[in-house]
Amino acid sequence: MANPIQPVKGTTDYYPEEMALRAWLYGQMRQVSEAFGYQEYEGPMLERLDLYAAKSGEELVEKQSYVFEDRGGERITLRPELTPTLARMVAARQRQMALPLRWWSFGPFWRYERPQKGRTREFFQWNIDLIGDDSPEADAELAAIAATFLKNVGFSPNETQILVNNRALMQDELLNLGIAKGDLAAVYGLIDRRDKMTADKWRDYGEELGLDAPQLEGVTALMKNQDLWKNSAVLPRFFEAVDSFGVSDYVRFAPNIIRGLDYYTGTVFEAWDTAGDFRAIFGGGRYDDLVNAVGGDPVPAVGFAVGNVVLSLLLEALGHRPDFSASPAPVYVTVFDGDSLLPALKLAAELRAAGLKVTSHLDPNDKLGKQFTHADRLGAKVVLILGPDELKNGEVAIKHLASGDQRSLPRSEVAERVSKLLVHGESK
RNA sequence: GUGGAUGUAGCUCAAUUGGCAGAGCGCUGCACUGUGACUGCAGUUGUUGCGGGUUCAAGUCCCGUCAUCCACCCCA
Repeated sequence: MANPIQPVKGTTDYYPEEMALRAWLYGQMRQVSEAFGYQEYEGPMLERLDLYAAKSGEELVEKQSYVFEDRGGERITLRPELTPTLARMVAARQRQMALPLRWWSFGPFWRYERPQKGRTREFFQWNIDLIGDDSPEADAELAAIAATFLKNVGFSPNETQILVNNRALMQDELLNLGIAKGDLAAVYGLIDRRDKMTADKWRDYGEELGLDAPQLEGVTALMKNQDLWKNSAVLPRFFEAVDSFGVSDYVRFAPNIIRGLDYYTGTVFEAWDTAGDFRAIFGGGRYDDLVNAVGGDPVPAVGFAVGNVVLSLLLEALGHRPDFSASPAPVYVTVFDGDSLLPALKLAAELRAAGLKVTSHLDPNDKLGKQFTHADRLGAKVVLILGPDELKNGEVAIKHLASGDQRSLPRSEVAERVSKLLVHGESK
């Protein structure tokens, strides 16, 4: 091919097979969301840069957002995440809506960063949030939704785990170690990076942040303390509720989970593949200050976001990707010659009217063999032939590809016979 | 933004110290002019990412560039 125009870096072309996976994921997300009583919504893809300036975190806003000036001079960004949009939408109508709100969404997002495994510049996210309830049970409901989703798409508790921590808990524990309140964000970063560097390097990094040896020991001890959640005001209730939701095998405490975004205030969680071969599948948590930050009255909220990229890679890697090779239409109507083209189109129309999915071959110059090859490659189950003999007798030849079984039936019986073949396969 | 690797047929890849660009799959045709999937036979597939340099000779060495992948940063 001569100089094809390159796609934009980091974008994904969804050919039908990939589109089928994305659509399937969307369907799974819808199913779980609706099972828990959540309503679908959508915000604009374009937002003012100011919306993110307050709370999203410097890196995300300054370096990873697509920003441009529109013709009116407004600084516009392609949305890098949905939560601030959600907060804005809630703030705009919070007096007229009955809290709590249970909302979900699935749509495209953009972040300007170097593409790599599990990270693209354009991607899709499922966002689901519970707004207006500050209880640990609300946190647990979101964890239960996440766990149910993992289960429904085929991941076992051995393959994926939802790791939970609480920022308020960690803040208290860190303050007890004598760490200054102003250093908390940096220490969160330190905790977040423990898995990414060697023990020595991590220690050096901690010293650079100004922690002394006892404090580093203390932080290390916190991160190993699997019983730390008992010190939390909310996590014991959270885990009790998770147990009642029936998903405790997917959810466990992890004191090293802290999350990067600035707006999280309480319980935070991430889902990981237990083998550790991929990035986090999703992340979320409680953000009780955000609606207030974008101009509304304070409303507590909790939610999480799932990207389609890591999820798709992990489904593939663990063999849970469904087979989407099924035919676009299970019935294929061949065309014998120029004279039978219009009757063949009419036959296909009759079958569609009877509720079948039917592909018509349109070129009467193609040999039957070629048409069969094409039908087979598309994954058609049944091929129909309307040749001179059939036309003369008012019949249609019906061939079931898997068995090779073929017979001719009166035209009036074709729809019923084909329907039966599609349901029962080879049975007569 | 930083660092590393890789670009050869539609796809997956091979090509010895620089020495005739290949294989499998696919695709086309025939056996089988009213029938796919299976089998056999025959055929087909190239700006070696792009541009320059070294050399008698470059897929191979050197420089530049573009693209992709991987890691860091950050994060879904």
